[in-house]
Amino acid sequence: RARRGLRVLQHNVSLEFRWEEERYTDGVKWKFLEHKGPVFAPPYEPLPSNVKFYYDGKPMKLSPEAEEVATFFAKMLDHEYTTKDIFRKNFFKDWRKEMTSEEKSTITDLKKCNFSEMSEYFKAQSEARKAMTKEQKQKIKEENERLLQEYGFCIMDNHKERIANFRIEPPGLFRGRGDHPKMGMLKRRIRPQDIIINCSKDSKYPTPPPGTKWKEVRHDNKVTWLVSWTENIQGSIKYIMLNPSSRIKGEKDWQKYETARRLKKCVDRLRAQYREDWKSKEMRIRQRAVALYFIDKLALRAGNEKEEGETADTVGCCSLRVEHLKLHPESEGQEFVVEFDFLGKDSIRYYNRVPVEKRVFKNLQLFMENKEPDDDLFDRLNTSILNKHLQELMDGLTAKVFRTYNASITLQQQLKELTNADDNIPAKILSYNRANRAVAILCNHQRAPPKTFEKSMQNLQTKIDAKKDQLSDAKRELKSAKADAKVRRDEKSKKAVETKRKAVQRIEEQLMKLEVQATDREENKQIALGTSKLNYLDPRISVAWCKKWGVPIEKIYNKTQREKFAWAIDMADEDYEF
DNA sequence: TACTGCACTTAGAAGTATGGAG
DNA sequence: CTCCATACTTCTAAGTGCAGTA
Repeated sequence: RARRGLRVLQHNVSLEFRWEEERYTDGVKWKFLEHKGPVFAPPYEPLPSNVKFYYDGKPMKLSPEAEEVATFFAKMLDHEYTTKDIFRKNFFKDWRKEMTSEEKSTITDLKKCNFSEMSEYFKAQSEARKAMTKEQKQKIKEENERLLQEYGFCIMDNHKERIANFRIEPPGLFRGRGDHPKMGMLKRRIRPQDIIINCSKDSKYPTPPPGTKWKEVRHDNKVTWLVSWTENIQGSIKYIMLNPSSRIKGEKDWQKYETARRLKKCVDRLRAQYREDWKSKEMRIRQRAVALYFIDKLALRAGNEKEEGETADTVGCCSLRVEHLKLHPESEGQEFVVEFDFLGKDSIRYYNRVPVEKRVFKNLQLFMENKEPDDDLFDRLNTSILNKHLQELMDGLTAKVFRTYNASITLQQQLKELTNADDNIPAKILSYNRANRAVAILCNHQRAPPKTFEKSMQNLQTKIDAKKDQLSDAKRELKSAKADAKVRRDEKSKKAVETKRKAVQRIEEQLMKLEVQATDREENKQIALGTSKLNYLDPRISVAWCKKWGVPIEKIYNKTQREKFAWAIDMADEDYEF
């Protein structure tokens, strides 16, 4: 069997009919799995002796262990993290654990530590890397490619599949998002004896580096991961899994959208049901119904409970607290306005003012009565209760399915509404991006405005102005050419008019393209389109739209995305309906 | 029923490659 | 050809949800 695996590796079997292959039942994910194991982070290279660390103004040679951790901090010196108290405190505490007893007794105050020589050294190194010759860069590229070819693929059943993350995360300082209580802690180096390998019994097992052993080799075909280890910050498990282009991820993705489409068929019934439930005599049912309304209408996340003090304080729907909502019986001419203001996943702020139905508003008043700001809004509800209820309403239904459903249906509707048949392709793509943007806004997918945003907008405006000047020049030239032709009435001047006319036309097109680009960019300033495109939008909607309007799929999906959505590109024709 | 561990999806930031303008 | 903004890729944190256990 192992030999057979190898043969597949060499021949790279055709993927043509993979979506039609039979599926396994009862949780079996594969029958054969062979891989080479992970690639470890490169070992620490001590600093050259001329690069010094100073404590209290005096140079100090650190032990390799302490020095390595110091370099992690030095590399982040320009980052805001290193100014934060919690980050500094956590870092210093963990750094001290790596010090020798002498170092520990000398280095007692982070403020007296001077990492600037180290920092300069790393900056110089990165400059040097940029300045390398083509040949040197090519060599590195080839080495990376070799590593990818050796470790970046596995055999799962009859296919050679790309692995998503075959490199083990290198050691460093933990960078939590938002106000994370553990930011700055030392993320320790992962060694072979920390690693669990998962592969099939009849495969050729990966070999640990010379002189080391794996923690365990197991053969669990009810899971999809190849390698796992336990991370030391939260104590959670990390995995090496397959690329999104793989059969196992693709099928799962497809299944996700099929579940969302089943929700489409019964969503009216469910909506009617939760509206009824707003009137229930039971508090738990009213809470469940209002929460579901938010999840449906506002595409909120479920909101699992989190361990206090272990992570940043963020919430989702079921974990909303009284302090996260303000009720306005009347505001800006609208009745029953709810103002949401809370931090969601990744500590991204959710701010929204929404008019709701009177019954919802009255219920919210009731839920908030006699509560402190930090009390739960839905005190009789959690995600497990909600999901159990959803499961009864539809097989496979959970809170997150609503996000998928509402995102995909919104894209489909917006595309219908925004696409103009007689637009040219750039304008059609703008419409697509606008539809995509509507979804990103619904799902609250934000990004930090690019650091160079203002400048790049200005640059674009300059270009537009220049193009306008160019256009008026061209028009003037056309006019005089016409006048000239009228007088002369010869072939040569007629031709000149045609040339000028073409020039005007070309410049007009260029100008329009630039203006479209400016609009698109401005509207996109703080909005991230990628997340919804990758995780929430049924790709078959986009494929069908491309086919219908003759837009090349490459304009919508880049290479990686086309690989991930190969199943959809294969499957959907132009009349596909979500 | 609550709790916890595990597996897997979703997320924005950071790092790197690329291609178009000058 | 070079430079720089943009596009793409990688990274890994932070969610969801389920199953097993007490």
